[in-house]
Amino acid sequence: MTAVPLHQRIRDEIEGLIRSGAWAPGHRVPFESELMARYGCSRMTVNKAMSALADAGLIVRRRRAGSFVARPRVHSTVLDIPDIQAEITARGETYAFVLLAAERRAADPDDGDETELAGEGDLVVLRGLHVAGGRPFALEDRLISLAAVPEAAAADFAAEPPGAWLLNHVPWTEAESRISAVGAEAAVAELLALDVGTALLAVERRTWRAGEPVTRVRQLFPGEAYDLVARFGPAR
Amino acid sequence: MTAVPLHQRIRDEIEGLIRSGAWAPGHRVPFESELMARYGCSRMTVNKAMSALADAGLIVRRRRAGSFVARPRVHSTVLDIPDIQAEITARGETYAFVLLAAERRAADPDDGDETELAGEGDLVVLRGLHVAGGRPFALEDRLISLAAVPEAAAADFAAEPPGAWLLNHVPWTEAESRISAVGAEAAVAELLALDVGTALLAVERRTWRAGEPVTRVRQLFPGEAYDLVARFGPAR
DNA sequence: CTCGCGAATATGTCTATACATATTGAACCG
DNA sequence: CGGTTCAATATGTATAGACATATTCGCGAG
Repeated sequence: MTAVPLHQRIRDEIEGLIRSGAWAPGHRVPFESELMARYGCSRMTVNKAMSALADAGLIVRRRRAGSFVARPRVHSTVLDIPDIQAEITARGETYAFVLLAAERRAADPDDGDETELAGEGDLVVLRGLHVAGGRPFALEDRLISLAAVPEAAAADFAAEPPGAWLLNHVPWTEAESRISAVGAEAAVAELLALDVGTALLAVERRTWRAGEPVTRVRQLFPGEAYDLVARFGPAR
Repeated sequence: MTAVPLHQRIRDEIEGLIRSGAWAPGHRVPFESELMARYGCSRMTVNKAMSALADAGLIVRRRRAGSFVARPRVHSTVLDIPDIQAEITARGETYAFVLLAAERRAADPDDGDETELAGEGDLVVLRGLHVAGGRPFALEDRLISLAAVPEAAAADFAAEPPGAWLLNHVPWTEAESRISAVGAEAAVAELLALDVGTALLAVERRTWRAGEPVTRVRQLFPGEAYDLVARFGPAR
């Protein structure tokens, strides 16, 4: 009935343990010999599962040392929607994050989006400004689900911008991005030091871990000053 | 010296034949038994190479029938920069493409971008308007390299929009996209029936086949009317 | 204490073999 | 002639064994 090949069952079980966060980045995956014993199969079968996980970038394998859960790469390989701080410092400009507002509250029951994100818990609601070389670079509005990330209640987002903080604390996520263009409204224009109506690139990103919503962020970039770049091509 | 594992060499050679276009979509890849003979190795080794190609989506395998070069999927798996026509008809709106200008000419020698694209040949230069439900949806300026796609000289882009035509004639490409936001200039605003200065989403995409530039396109979408969506997540 | 060397070990590659399974094409029968 | 059955075939999965190679650990020499 099942007809799921063993090597794929092994692969799926390990993948589940990683994606759920049960095995955090850096955690040592059992040796092939241990998995052979656990599943009662030959090494080639285990090896096929582990090689597939390595190809998919979920684990890193090192001879003699063993296999380890990979840490999520900052750039999702494909679309450079990055850690803004890393991007700016890579250009050689100074970076600063100004936290404009931070609060903890329950989800607005009239906002289906917020209630879905919050689940059973509260939300952390943040607004901040990314500053590059002394000039406003992007305005960010973020919601974080405390049900998914309880540690966020105690984090100091003035010291470490929320994007970077999340990357370091919440391993491995699925993400969906929506990209559009909007004209700057008065309040936004003032914060970004632009004229009202200037074209802005609007990026809205939601991420999940193991199917559970983690965060939603809206970022506004001065359109002419910033390009998103996406590349597809021969991998490897 | 080489130290390239045999299964990977097999994989790379076949991948090269596919990406270069030598083996077009639908072409039958040699049977495992044939590849065993050609490379003088065991079936498991060939199988590893072929399974990897199948996982990567480059080939499709069918028992008893053999393995075949896959046809490129319209959506590049990751970033939905789509065939605009498919997108609009999927929404249930009528679609039309209005060809505003078409010419064949040599690359402007002062434009490094154009000369690189053109290579040794001429360019096809197109401007057209995508229309959804009777209203302007996107403005498209496109260059096609005749060196890479000589058939483009005879194509009727009024009958079939260039994006769709290229997808059907030029298999498997690498691509790079740049996304930004701009304000509508007067000429563009008129074509799209918008006010001057309205925020537009600007998508510039370049594609290559086997390292050779094929086309460059700039598309302008009314920002508020259109979202680009990118998804990353558990594959499969 | 440090450096270098060798042994232990986990993964990487490959072979030869076996049986399972989906699909096709052809033979066969109503 | 249409439909069913059946055997041939190519891939899918799995095994047990072998040797290669990178890396680490510990030991011993300086």
